[in-house]
Amino acid sequence: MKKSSATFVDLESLPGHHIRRLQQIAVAIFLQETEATGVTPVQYAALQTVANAPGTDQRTLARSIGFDTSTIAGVVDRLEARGLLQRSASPEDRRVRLLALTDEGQALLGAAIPGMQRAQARMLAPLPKAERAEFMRMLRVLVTANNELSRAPRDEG
Amino acid sequence: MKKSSATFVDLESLPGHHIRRLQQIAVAIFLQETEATGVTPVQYAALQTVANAPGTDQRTLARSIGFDTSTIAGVVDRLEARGLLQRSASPEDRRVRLLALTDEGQALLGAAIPGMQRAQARMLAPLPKAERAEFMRMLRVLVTANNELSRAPRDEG
DNA sequence: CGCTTATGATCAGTATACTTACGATAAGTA
DNA sequence: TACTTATCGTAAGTATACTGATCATAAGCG
Repeated sequence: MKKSSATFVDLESLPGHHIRRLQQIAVAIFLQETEATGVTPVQYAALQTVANAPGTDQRTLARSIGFDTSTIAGVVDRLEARGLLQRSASPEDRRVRLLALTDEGQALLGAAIPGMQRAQARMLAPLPKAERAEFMRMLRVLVTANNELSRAPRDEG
Repeated sequence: MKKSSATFVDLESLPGHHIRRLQQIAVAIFLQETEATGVTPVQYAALQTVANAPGTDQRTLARSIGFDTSTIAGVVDRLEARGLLQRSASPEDRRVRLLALTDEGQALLGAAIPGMQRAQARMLAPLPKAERAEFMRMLRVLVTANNELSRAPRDEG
């Protein structure tokens, strides 16, 4: 017999609950593996994206990674305060602030990558090797299909 | 040819990146579907858990859902301020605060459940029906295997 | 050129989540 | 009983994330 209350729901059955837990776990693993660099997952994503495409503005950076523009401001603030990243005014549009890594930021990014890679491996390690790609495929389906739902949806392509 | 920089990494290839995005999306869907009640995913989880087991203390609540005890304090504060939940002193252990829903909290929980259920369905909707259970199974494997990694690991069983 | 609209960035406010630290209380032990 | 250790809750500080508002600047248009 189940509990008789009309409002009984087992959280174990809810996708959202497990998604939240997995995100918590993913962050914890990332922080463990990159502890030496003192970089958070979001900060790493920002550094990596700017490194891949120097000179992007904050808006484009936000859209590329799925950040809210008001969130990215704080992230960039902290990275700038640590001397890892520089904001400079665009000569073409004075509203825009162009982003680039400092030498220090580039060095720290390089130092963070091995730990970041270990973290990614650990996140999926509990799955049998054959299932990991399948899980990633499903993740991609869910994220791209609902892409427009968060405030800063990723650019297509 | 790939980009030649030694620090080039495509975020698209990283599980952690997609997990973070999926969590953002799951929260957005939940808030859309339960907008009328003004309850967040975490607040819902707290209300539901207290409803399932009235009289639990905050520590047990935190462990049951995977919260940090310092996080749950704020959540309970807000629910108490809205009159949805009550803290009372335990007669057996004066350190402990026992939790129970108010009538209003019980009613609001009941009102939130349909939207919550719609939200759960929408999260997995982009996957073909046959794959949804498989995705949930993998999620469970990843979460339970790494359960101890977040600060407030869930109780077993 | 002036008006309207759109865009980039920031700020204020709210809500998770974490760490570390602390006060109160309880339990175990010499 | 006094001392030590453990536990429950809270508080301060940091870092995402969101909404909504505001400011500065651009762009389009009559």
